[in-house]
Amino acid sequence: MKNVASRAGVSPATVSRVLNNKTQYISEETRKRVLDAVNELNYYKNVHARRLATGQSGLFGLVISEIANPYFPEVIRGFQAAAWDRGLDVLLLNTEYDPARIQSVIRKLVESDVSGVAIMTSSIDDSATSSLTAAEIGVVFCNLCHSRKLVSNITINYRRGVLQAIEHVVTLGHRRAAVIAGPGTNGTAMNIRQALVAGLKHKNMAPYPLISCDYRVDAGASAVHAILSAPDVPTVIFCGSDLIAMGVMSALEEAGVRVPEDISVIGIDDISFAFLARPPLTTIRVPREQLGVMAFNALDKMLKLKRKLGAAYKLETELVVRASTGPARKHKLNIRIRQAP
Amino acid sequence: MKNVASRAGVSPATVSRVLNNKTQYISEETRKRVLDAVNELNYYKNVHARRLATGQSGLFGLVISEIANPYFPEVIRGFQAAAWDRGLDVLLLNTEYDPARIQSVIRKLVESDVSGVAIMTSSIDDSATSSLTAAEIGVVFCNLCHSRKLVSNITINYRRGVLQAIEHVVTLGHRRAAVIAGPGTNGTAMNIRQALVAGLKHKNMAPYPLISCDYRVDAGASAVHAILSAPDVPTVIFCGSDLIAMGVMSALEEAGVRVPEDISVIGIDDISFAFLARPPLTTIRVPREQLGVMAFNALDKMLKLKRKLGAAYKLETELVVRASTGPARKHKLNIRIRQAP
DNA sequence: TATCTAATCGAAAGGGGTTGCGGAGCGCCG
DNA sequence: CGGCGCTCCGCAACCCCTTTCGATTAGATA
Repeated sequence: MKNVASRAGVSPATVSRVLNNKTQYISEETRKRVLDAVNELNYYKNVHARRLATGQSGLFGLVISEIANPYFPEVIRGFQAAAWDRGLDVLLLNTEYDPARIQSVIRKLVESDVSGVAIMTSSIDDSATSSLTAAEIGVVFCNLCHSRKLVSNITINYRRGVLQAIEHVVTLGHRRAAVIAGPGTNGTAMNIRQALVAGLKHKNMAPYPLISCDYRVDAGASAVHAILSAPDVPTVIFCGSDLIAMGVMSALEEAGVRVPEDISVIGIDDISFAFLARPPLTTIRVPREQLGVMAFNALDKMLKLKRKLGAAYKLETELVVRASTGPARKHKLNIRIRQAP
Repeated sequence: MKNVASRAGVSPATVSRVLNNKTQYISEETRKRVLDAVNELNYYKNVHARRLATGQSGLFGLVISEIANPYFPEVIRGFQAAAWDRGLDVLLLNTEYDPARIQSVIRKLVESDVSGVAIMTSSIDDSATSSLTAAEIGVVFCNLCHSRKLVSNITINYRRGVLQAIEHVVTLGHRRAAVIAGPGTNGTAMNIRQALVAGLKHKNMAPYPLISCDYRVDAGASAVHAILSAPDVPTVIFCGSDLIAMGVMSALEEAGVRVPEDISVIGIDDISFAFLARPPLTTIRVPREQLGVMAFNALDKMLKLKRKLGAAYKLETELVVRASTGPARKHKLNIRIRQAP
C-alpha cells in the first residue's frame, strides 16, 4: 500500500480511502491517480490487516455435520450466496459427528473472530453456544432452542408436510403405516417422529412398527427386514429422511416387494436425487436452500440490532407427490426373500 | 493478550511464546501461570492478528463450480480433512459457472492471502493463474495444464477405467455404442470423450450417435430422444457423468425401454447415489476424495520447496460393475414412447 | 480585506499479535 | 573472585491497513 501511495504521490491514508469508497472528499484527479497506481502495481489489499484494523471480520461460520450428507449442499449454497451478495465470507466447518471435534470447531470460530455462525447440525448441544455468545458472536440454530440475546432459531415446521402426506396416504386407502425414524439422539429426527406419530394418531392410526435407525443408507435395510417379518405388514412406510427411504426401496426390491404396488414409501427432505430415484420418491420437501439464506439473514439482521436480540423464524414444509406412493394394496403380500449366495 | 499477560505477571511476548509452544526457554512455572490466566480469562488468540504478524495465513483456497454438483462433496471432504489434520483452514469458493465470477473469486483469494489454491472446476482458463502466481500463491489444477513454477497438476487417467468398461461391454456382446458426453467447453469432459472414442475405435467400434450435452440432469432426456429415433438403436450408452446416466435411465424408462435388458447404461464418477440408482449404476469410479487429499498434499509439498516447483500427479480410475449393464439384446427394440397427458 | 466554510489530504495512533535482540540472574570453571 | 555460558523473559519494532484529528488551501461571504 505504501508503494501505491508513493507511486501515486499521496499518503497511504488516501489510498485506503479511495479503495474503500469512503464518502469523503477525494478529488476525482487523485482518485484516478491512485486507481492507476493500484492497477499498475496490481495491488490487492490484505484482508487480514483490514480485519484487524476495523475489528470487523466480515466472516460468518457455517457448521454442518458432514459435507457428504446430501442434506447440506443446498443449505450451504443458500448461505454462501447470501453472504457473497453482501461481500462477506463464510467459513465452513464440519463436525463429522464427532463430539470432541465440536470443541475444536467452536475454538476455530472464536479465533477467527467470526461475526456470526449458523449451526445447522442438530447433533449438537445448546450449551456449546456459551463460548460463542461470550465472544459476542451471533448464533442461529435450526430446530434447537429458544431465541434470546445473540441467539436466533429457525424452526422447520414438519407438521404441515407430514399432515399433507398422511392425508395423501389415507386418501389412497392406507390404514397400516410403519415409521422408520432417524436416530434418537438427533433432535430434528425426534421432531419429525413426533409429528408423524401425532399425525397418524389424529387419523386413528398407530405406527407399527416404529423403528429408529441412523442416517446411513444401509440402516434402512435391516429396518425393512424387521418390517417384513412382522405379522401385519404395513401398506406404507414413512421414512425419516430420503436417504433412508432410498435404502428402504432398495431393500424392498431385494425382497421382491414392489413399490408402490405392494408398499408405498415416503421420504423427507426432497434431496436432489429424490426425483431420480426409481420410482421417483414421494417426499416432504424441506426448503433447504431457503434455510441457508434465512440463516444468514437472521444473523445479519440480529447483529445490526443494538440489543443483538435474537428472533424466531419459521419455515414450512410441503408434500411432493411422485411415484413411490400409490393405492393401498388389497391383496395379501407375497414375500419371497432372496437369499444371499 | 495484554490482559492475560498482566494477570500472569508476564509480558505479552511471553504469552505468545507459551501459546505457540515455541521451542524456547520458558520455565515450567511461568508456563503454568500463563496457561492458568488463559483459562481464567478464557482467552482465544486472534487469528487475523496472527496471520498479519507472521505473514503466513495458513489458509488454502478450494475453487469448485457449485456445491450442488454431486461431484464435489467428496473432493471437498478430502481437501478439508487433509487441511484440518495440519491445523490449516480452507476457503471454499464457487464459480457458479459464471466467468465474471471467476475474477472475483481470484481477487478474494489474493486478498485473503491464501498460501495455495486448488482449482477443481475445469471450466476455467489456465491464464487465470497469473494473478495467483504473481502473488506467490501455489496452484494445483485437475486435468488442465503442465506443471511449472508454483503450479502443479493432477491428471485423472480416464483411459484405464474406460478401457475396462469397454472390455466389459464387449464381453457382454455389445457392438453398437452411443456416447453422451459432457459439454464441449469443459476440458475434462473432452478428455473423457476422447478416451471413449479412442477405446471404442480400438475395438473397431465407432460411437453412434456421439452427443454433447451439459451437465444438467434433464439434458440426458433429449439426448435419449435423439438416440431412440436414430435408425440403428445402440445396445449400450456411455454417459459423460453419472448424473447424465441417471437422467438417461429415467428417460429410457419413460420411453418404455428396459435397462439393462434392452439397453445398457454406463456412467462416470461413481457419485454416492450411483449405487442407489435403479438399477444400480455401472460406472467408472474417479477417486474424488483422494483427489481432494492429493490436491492439498500437492500444494503443501510444493510450498515447502525452496524453488516452489510444481509436480505432476496421476490418479487412476476403475470400472465398478453394477446392474445397469447386461448382455446385449438380440431382439429388435420395441419402443413405445409414452405421451405426456 | 478579513473571516468563515468547505474540500482535500497527511500524520500518527492504534488493532492484536510475533520475534530479534539484549539484559538479568545464576551456576560453574579457572 | 571475575568471567563465561545458559536460561528465562521483556523491550520494541514490525505486520498492513483504518480512522480520527488537524492542517492546508481555495472559494465564498461580509
